Amino acid sequence: MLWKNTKHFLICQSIITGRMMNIFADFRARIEKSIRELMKQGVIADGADLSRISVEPPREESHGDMATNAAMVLGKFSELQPHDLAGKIADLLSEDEEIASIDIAGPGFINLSLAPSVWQGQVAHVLRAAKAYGNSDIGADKKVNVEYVSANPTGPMHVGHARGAVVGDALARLLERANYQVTREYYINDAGSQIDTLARSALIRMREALGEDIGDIPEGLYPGDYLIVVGQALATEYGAALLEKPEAEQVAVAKSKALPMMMEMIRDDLDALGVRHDVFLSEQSLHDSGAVDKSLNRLNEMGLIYEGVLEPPKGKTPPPDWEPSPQTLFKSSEFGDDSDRALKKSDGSWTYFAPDIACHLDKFERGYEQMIDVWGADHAGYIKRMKSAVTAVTAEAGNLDVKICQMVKLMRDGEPVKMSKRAGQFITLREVVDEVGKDVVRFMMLTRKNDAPLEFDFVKVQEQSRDNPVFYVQYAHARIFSVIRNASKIFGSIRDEDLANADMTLIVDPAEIALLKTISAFPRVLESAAVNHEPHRIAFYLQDLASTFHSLWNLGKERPDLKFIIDDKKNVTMARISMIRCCAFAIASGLDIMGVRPEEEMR
RNA sequence: GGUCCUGUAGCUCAACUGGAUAGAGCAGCUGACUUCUAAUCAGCAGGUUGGGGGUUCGAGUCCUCCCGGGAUCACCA
Repeated sequence: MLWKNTKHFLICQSIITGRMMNIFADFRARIEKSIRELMKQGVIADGADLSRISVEPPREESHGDMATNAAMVLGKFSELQPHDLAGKIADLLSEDEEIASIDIAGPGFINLSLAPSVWQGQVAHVLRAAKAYGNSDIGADKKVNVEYVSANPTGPMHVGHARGAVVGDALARLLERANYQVTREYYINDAGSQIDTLARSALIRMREALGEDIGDIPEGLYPGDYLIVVGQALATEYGAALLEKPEAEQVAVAKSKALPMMMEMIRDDLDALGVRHDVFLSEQSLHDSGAVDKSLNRLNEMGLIYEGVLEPPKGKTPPPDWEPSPQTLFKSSEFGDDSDRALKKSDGSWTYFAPDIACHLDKFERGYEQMIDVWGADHAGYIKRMKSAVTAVTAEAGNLDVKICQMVKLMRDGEPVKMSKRAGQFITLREVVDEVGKDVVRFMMLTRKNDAPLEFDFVKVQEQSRDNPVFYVQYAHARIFSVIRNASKIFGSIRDEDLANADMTLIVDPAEIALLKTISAFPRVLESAAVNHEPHRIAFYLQDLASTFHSLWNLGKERPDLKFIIDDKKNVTMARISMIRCCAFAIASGLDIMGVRPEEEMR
């Protein structure tokens, strides 16, 4: 009983929030209806595969609003030639009043031009959905785990981490908007030798805090100033007595102090970017709980683990100290990897790979069949083994997608930013956010697809010009609010509720309809971005939408009859305000996915 | 040498994963400001998609071989 109500609620909500308003999906359904009719008539064979049918905006504007390859794809299920089959489909579709004209082109494309009423009608949907405009149901409430950042807790985050953080967070937001149940996860590498190094580095700083002259930080330890406070904390809490204890105990104590402090610092940095995780999974906990043993046992039962000796790496530069030694290996080569991979080092301790497998099995057992990891480009070489392991350990029920973030090149007015050569001195994430603001960082990190390198210019990203996509999109949004403010001065306050009553049949000019069309494309963009795990598509779309808007705004200079505000025509003004309000909602909705706050004023 | 990214207008990048005549911005010319903020816009020009071969109705996109750029390559994470 309860679930029925819940489901009913979800359906209502999906209508309220604008889900299922994807106009392309709508017309695809109409096309499929015609095809089923032709199946009944025996023109198309029963059981024809409809999955390869696409309904999309044609590249060429003169080809209409929508194009489908249906007749071409279904050619082999019919005795008719694709071109003739297209004619049959077109005949049925022509009964649809919302289709203004149908054209059959090339080898059998069916091009549809939609009636203005279709585009005018979109306004009501967008206004109702408001900032939820574009939401989709393709996720069907399925669980997805997105793991991102996962920086080693040995120091502050640098710019490279920022990209992964933004991409992961935007991807999570995007999937939520497509009705996936998303968990944001951070895997803490708190068990490796680098944590011992962290502890030793903190102990040096503790001596320093106790007044000892430590000189230069020894080679191999972390020299960064950020450890000074950790040393002070250790000194305050434990005093010199700690240094009398056996070394192993000192390290253990330092570790227990330094680790939480590092994680707190990282969380603060992420917070400055507006990035938060739901789950912090500790590698050490996977060892302690026996999860590592468990996942390895599982692979062992499958016969995928053996003791063996790996070939030296192929090529002309084998490591100088390479020597063959038997190790515990996973047969990842059976799952598409180039070689089998070591689970244990030659001394019998675990490699990092083993707990990584446990980590993903843990996610799977928590209900995430779909997992997405966002990694830096330097980890690209591990994709195959990790995917292999996930496939194996979940008996092919789990799926892992790995998004690789290429490097960020920091520039200042066209010149590369020089990094200090002193070890430990990077440009930190915090410095970048402090200088340009989180919204700018977030937007810029999404202006390139994740696997392409990205240039980030401190000067350009703060310019108020066409060159700067952040400004350009924000300005479009602010400009709309400016117009609404001006209109309010003439016609009295304008509330969103009032706009729903506007007479949209007054929107007829092709330039105006063009804006409505671009706005209407958003749900489709959102879906394709979600399906492909590519949040950057939202950024590109917003630039396109902003451009269409600015273009229409300027058209009002040449043709005053197309200005948004016509002093003596309230009906026309209200219709146009409704139209641009929808544009603002689409921008706000897209920016929300990127985690960027829309501006209502640009002073 | 292996693997993975990558190569598209002078420059920076798109192209909805196989669709029609490959699109934007910058830079370069030409034009529009007592503004619904010109912080913007319109127009012109710019191409053998690194190269060759293949798959099919159709290829920037898929397969293959070359050429160039980047990342990575037992026992570090």
